[in-house]
Amino acid sequence: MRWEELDREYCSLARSLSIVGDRWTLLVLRECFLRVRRFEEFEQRLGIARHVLADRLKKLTEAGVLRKEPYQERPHREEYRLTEKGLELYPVLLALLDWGDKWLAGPEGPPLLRRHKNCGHVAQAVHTCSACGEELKARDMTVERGPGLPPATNEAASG
Amino acid sequence: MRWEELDREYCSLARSLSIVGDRWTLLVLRECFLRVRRFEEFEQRLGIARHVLADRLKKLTEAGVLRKEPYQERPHREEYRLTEKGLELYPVLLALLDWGDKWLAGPEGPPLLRRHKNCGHVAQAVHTCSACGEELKARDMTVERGPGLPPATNEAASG
DNA sequence: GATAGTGGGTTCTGTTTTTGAACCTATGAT
DNA sequence: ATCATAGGTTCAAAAACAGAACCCACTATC
Repeated sequence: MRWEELDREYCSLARSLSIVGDRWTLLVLRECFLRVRRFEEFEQRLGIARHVLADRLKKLTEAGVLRKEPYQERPHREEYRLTEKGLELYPVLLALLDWGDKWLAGPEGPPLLRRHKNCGHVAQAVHTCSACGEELKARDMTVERGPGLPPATNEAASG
Repeated sequence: MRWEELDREYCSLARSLSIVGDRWTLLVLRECFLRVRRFEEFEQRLGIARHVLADRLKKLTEAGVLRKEPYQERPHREEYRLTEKGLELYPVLLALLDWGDKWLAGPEGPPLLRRHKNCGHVAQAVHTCSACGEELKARDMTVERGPGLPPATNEAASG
């Protein structure tokens, strides 16, 4: 399978990864969530090749995850901002951050902490069931055919 | 910045991505969560180059996300299984699955559904604050220095 | 009005990664 | 003796990436 065919799979994971699953995109999005919006600032903070950055920003914009917003005329300048679709990727980053904090930090602890403004506490994400509120564990889930799976297709995928 | 330097960054996102952030790893892990355990089966289901598959399984094993378990002698054979560390990546997949279901499915709906055995309902994950229980939104979070950040370091990262 | 600076790119060259196919090894089955 | 199976390794060609140089529209300065 080639990477460009991924978005045609009947699997939401494969489709999501066709947008955010390459080597740089989630780091670009990390900067977006930290309110970085301009080409030069992305480049300086990430140390990414300009050419790759231009490509990622273009693809994220085409995918509707970012939008370009003009912030001045003469000369015309635009900045990149998260759309609603982009903001909703936050749980993905949060899950990766919490996992890294727990499993990849040294004995001193995690390099950065996230504080929930609303309650004032340092917080991790708890992933609960939208129906019953219990914490979701991999081995408590089953997968079944959904409405978007054509009748003849094998169930290939999903966690 | 080169990819091999990623794991040395003072950012749990960068560190997590140094393990799961390349083109195939999360799809390999999808199969693991679906209880795929053998080389041939990974290859057939994913359509991945054998060579790349061998590399990813090796790296995931070295990272402690999978472990090799013998399942027969003469000839000696081993299968790959998720460790505790690997099982705890489930929220990452779940977040990507839910996002793909919501934003990338056609008008018919998502290709597959996940049912929570414990309550019997089709479910999405809700990401709540471990301290107050409220849903976590990107714009309600602040980032601050943690114990694992050396004193002289700039705060570079995290969502 | 020539020169330099800034933001946001594109082009070029060389190195790394990925793909797809072929090959290898130990064992067991016909 | 030959074939099949699980789990790989080796090779050539294609794609992606890194790093540096270049480009363009405009503004600010001498």
